[in-house]
Amino acid sequence: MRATIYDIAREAGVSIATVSKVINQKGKISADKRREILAIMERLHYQPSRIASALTGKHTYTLGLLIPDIANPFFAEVARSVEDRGHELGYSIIICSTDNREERIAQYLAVLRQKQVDGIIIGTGMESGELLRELDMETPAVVIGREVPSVPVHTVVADDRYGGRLAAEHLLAGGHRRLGVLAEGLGIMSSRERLRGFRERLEEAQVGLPASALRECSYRIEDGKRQAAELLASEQPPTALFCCNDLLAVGALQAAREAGLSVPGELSIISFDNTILATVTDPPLTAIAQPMARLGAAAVDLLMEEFGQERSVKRRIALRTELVVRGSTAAAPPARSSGSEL
Amino acid sequence: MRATIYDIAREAGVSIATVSKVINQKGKISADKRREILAIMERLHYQPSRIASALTGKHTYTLGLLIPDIANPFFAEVARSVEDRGHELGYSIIICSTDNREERIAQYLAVLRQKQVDGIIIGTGMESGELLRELDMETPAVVIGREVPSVPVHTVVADDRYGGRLAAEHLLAGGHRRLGVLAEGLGIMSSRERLRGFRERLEEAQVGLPASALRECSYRIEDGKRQAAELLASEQPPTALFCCNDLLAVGALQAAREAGLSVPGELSIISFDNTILATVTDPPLTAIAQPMARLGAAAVDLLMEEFGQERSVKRRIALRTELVVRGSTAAAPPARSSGSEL
DNA sequence: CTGAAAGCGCTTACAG
DNA sequence: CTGAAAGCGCTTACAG
Repeated sequence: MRATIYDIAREAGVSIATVSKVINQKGKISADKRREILAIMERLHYQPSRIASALTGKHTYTLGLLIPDIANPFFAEVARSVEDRGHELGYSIIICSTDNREERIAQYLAVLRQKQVDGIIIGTGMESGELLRELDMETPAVVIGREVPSVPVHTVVADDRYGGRLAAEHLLAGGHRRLGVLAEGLGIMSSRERLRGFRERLEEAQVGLPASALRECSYRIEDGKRQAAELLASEQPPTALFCCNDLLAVGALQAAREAGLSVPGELSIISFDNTILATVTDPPLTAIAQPMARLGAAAVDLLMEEFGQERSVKRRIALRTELVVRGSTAAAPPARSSGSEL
Repeated sequence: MRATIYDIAREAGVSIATVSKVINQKGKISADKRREILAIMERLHYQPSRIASALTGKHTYTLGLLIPDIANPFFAEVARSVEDRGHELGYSIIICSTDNREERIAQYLAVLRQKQVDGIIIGTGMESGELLRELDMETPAVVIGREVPSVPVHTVVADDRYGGRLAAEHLLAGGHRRLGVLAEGLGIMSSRERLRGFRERLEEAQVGLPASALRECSYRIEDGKRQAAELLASEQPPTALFCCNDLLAVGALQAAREAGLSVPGELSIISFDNTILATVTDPPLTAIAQPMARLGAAAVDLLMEEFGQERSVKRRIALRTELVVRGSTAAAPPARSSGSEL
């Protein structure tokens, strides 16, 4: 049996209240007694039960992390940063891979509620704002990597729009004028923002993006590959592709290879996310980097702030994205039909 | 305030014992009463507090997962399978990325103890058997993906030795006779086993593996690249490389590219693990696949078995590895100096 | 500076 | 079939 606070108290000849006070460094305890009690705790390998202390109104020191899939490198990296910041502050993380499926989300939410986690970080679907609103009433929540504008909730995102601009900027600077886009599901705000920033910058440069050059994809390599292949097979194929995540960019790379196009010689590809995948392809991917480490840490910090207050004003933090140039982009090939086009 | 068992009892005009019984489906409760109580629970959004029930001697329904790094694709995939099997059975997973550092391991172990997790899955360093033995006395543990032969503990591993054989087999079948190996730290049993199986098969074919052709690497792309480069620059460079994990294989691929060698035309590379990285390189990697999904699930199942028993006999489960042929291996190039050599 | 006592939300014998 | 009561291991006013 593990030692309890009673064992320590008995051993030290004091009350459990006194032991509790030294554990929590509360009240005034004579230095002697404290030292003695500490020594006994040490000797008995005593560790206070978080379970019991949680029941008496304290925190559980546990956070829930809802993401689509921990096996996805992007979320794995975010999870690591959530974990690290949490660990620093004494919190554990329960991972919940939802596959963006409503029923799994509901199940996990119920579990987290039963376990009375102190806070929840939501990086998953959850487009039903109502659920989220209810949730946030009961447990502090922060949404990460996406936005639910219909609900007032803490949010930390990458500056997707700016990232989209950066991507366009980079391609334009390389002289590219015929562009294609592989977008992630446009139902997701962050995808729309990336595209929006990209378009904005294009318009400023008076470069058009024909509707047919914009492909909406699922979050899968094969889909990116298929859509890119179609784009490349069109009669005025793009000289550069903006892919809204690394998986799609990998697919695009594969499509280019099969089409016999050299990257970046004949086709430039710029990605978004900058997970480990971007470093492993050949050529490695030029990408707009999301600050994954900072995303996770910021989400945890927001939760911590929230713990202090009764009712807080919700914050939205947008972290800067950044261009990382690698080998998958280069200057546009000498134009067959130069200049702008439709 | 959330509803408690008292609220339900009051509302239903019964005792909390009765409510508890319907929650846990214990004892006999008249169908009418049960229905009514269930309805009230529903109406009040009641969910029993796991905290309270854990304090009264039941399980916490939480498992700890110690791994080196959740951001590493291999462990992320394992974690996903642990999570899924756990979720099916009603357990949540707390992730603990240790970076294989003693102090982090100790910290996390203390946290898991305070939280009274029902079981711990250990996929991290922990070579100090003593710690592990103590741990297992208090909390059921299973070691995953590695072995600690000095301690009797449940273990689930991939059949590394057989995997090593498979790799050798595949290369030999391609006519390769000059081989090189990039091994992960040979301090780890599983690395040694992979190498051992590989060697065994080579010996059966009377093909030698000179000491200089065996490079011990850390778990990093750059290291794989550097070591591979050295190997390729030697005077009798290998025609095929066995890399003990995907990261090293990626490094080898990069080294080959820089050396101007075509893969698999002039150099074959076979990897081990078969994470998503293996599918993303160019060419994609032929690899010995670890059954990551089954590793995680098996570990959870072993824990569940353990929960039943008082003192169990420790089991060791070795899951089959499997050859997955992709584009990074091919027949050996026509030999300059054929046959076997030293 | 120290302790007695109530309470957190459950479960579990034990009576009836 | 149902309930009263003790107990799990803590924390927290409140007294002294």
